Amino acid sequence: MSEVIAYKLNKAKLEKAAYILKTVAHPTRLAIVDLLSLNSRLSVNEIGDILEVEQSLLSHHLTTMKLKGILRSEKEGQSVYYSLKEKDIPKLIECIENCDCNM
Amino acid sequence: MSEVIAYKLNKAKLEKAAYILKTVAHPTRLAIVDLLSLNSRLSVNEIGDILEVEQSLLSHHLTTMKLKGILRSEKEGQSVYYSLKEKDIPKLIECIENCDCNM
DNA sequence: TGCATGTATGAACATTTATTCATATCTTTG
DNA sequence: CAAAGATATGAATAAATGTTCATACATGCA
Repeated sequence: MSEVIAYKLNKAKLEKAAYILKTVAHPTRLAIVDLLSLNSRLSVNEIGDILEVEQSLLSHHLTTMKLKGILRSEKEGQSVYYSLKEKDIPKLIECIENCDCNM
Repeated sequence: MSEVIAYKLNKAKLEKAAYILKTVAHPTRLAIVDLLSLNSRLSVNEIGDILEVEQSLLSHHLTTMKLKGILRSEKEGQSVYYSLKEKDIPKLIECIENCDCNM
């Protein structure tokens, strides 16, 4: 009567995955990932110009992403350049592009 | 002086991607995806027993995921069976598993 | 040194999302 | 038809996230 039910991930792994996904699950932050997957590094200013996001808000997003291990940054003169630290993240976008959701 | 900066995704695509990611970026909901990627369908009860999530909360999660196009459901007797509608979603988990974030 | 530019920070506020609780609905069975 | 089991719903509340605003800090240059 009772069947065996398979499951793969443990709680810790699920929490880690959710943590990363949450960080990236935002249009602006996804755009940043997208941008940095095509341009190896960009300054805050450059990103802000392209995405048209207000300076402070952008800085908050970048700080969050860096804090969570998705980006790295290097200061150079008065600019700060950000780049992708976690190379697998752009794959997420790819994984999703052909999903057929109900928006 | 000025360089060309490449970007790939438009606003609509980014929003769609963020929308899907947000839906999945939760430990319980990821667990549901995981479970349903290994078991073609499961009843609410079965899922609840395995994940130890309270009935009503689980139902809310399932409803949300169905609404957003990630799951489908079919009623059979007194049970409701859920299964993955969007086959690409499990890949997300896979994409993320070897990410090295700062938790 | 003083001003302009680029970036970060922190607190306040706004919005969204998650959880709980009580209750409703549907189905099966005695 | 009444009771039990499975699931859904909706409102209330709680918690997490996003955004804004004012201001601070650092660097480079006149």
